[in-house]
Amino acid sequence: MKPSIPKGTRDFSPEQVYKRNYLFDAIKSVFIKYGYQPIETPVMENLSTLTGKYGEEGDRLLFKVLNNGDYLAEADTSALDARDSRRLTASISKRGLRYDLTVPFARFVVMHLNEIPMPFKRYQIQPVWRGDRPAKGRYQEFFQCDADVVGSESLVYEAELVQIYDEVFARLGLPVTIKVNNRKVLAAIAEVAGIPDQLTSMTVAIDKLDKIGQEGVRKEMAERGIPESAVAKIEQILEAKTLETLEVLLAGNASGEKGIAELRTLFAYLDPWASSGNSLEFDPTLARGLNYYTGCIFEVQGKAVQMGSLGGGGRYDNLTGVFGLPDVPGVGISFGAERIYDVMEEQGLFPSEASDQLKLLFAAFDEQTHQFAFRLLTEVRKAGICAEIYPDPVKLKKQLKYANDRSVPFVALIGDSEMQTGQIALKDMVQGTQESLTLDALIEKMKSQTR
RNA sequence: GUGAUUGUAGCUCAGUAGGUUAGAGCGCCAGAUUGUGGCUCUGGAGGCCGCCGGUUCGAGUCCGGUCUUUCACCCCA
Repeated sequence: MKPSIPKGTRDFSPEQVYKRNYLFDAIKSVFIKYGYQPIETPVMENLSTLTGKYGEEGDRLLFKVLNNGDYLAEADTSALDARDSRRLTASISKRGLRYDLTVPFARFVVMHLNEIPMPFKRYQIQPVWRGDRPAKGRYQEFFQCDADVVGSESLVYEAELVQIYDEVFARLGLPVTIKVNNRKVLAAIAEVAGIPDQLTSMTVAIDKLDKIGQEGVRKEMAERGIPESAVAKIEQILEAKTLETLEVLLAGNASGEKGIAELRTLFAYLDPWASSGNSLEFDPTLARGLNYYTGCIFEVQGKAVQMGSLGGGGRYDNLTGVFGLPDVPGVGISFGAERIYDVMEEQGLFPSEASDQLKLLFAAFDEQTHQFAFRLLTEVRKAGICAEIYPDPVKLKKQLKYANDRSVPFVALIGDSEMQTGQIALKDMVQGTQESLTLDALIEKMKSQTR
């Protein structure tokens, strides 16, 4: 049989894993620095935890896990006869793969309410699964990197989450623009335009501005049944470039005033904005599709890239309500790690540390020197140096070729004269030069090599 | 889920209007070079032409299905 892997999944080579770890570690260390604690949740959740949380589209994209054992014995036969897949699913599948990290987090908070401090700051870096059609940069299995705070309405968290974005992307050497808006402002716009019930349609349309342009948004809103007069009003308001302008346009609207006040507070926390290369921007056209956001919303856009958003997030009032715990507010952000990886790869932003750390390979000429070399290797490893020995004392050409393939920067050549004198022949694989030195000197030299 | 698109050696790709034994470059292996990798030269291995079926005397080539890839929509990270 010919081996294959499921659609939308990937194997990762050592080179890729080094780079992915570099990226995850950068994100993780900033999360930790800001006081966020790690949690992990199962790849499988009960289907009842997942269904209905992501809308109709989301339910369709959920991976369901078939029950163990004789699952047909429990099957809803009337649904089976009627070929009603949706109804049948409930009787043959009780578990599903997690679709994101936010819903499992909400479940976690409710289940462990008495064990966790409040406010609870958590980060989580784990894979999630979606049965979406794969495309470039979009997979059925991918990692999410989330940080959320629950149990506080303080805007200080919005401020620090923005700083986390800033610090991570600065560390990665990838200049970005962090866009900020507020869902209450969008709600106010819908109210002022006279279409409070069509807030979702409006935001979904506005969200596509980057992609389809102003004319496209106008058309989309019309198609979604928003009257022409309202569309005109919305466009006029979205022209606002500053909070001051917006304030005038939304004057007298309670929701608008609240939203603008929140944005003011956020920007006050972040003043002065002292970033090395990243921008912070108020953008009234930032909408974010997800419906559960209720306050500030964020989105990160690469400056030099035509790749959509590299991260997003926002505040939600009622994350845990569906699990029976009302009025727990939260705010969180997510890094689009797979996309960030692609951008960094394209721009060659991964440093050389994000690679194989093997520094030294021992190559011996015969059985006797091979054993001697192994003892030297043991000493070198004791000193904390990443090293290995070629498994057999075969011809040197073969051993050096292996060193080359592994990109080992140094090879220690161990023959009779080395064994007798204790002077080790050390070959620099980059320069092609060779020198003779004692074990201690060799260890010192290896320690000083950063690669 | 809708409409397209891709699949030939490990990789990137040729393959002419259906016609013997399917090619190239790179990579790989061996030797030139018994204690020296990369460069060079010489030789070699490696393909159910994605899979299943159909048309045909004959299919890598045409048709249908299926899986996969990529793209646009939908949605989203």
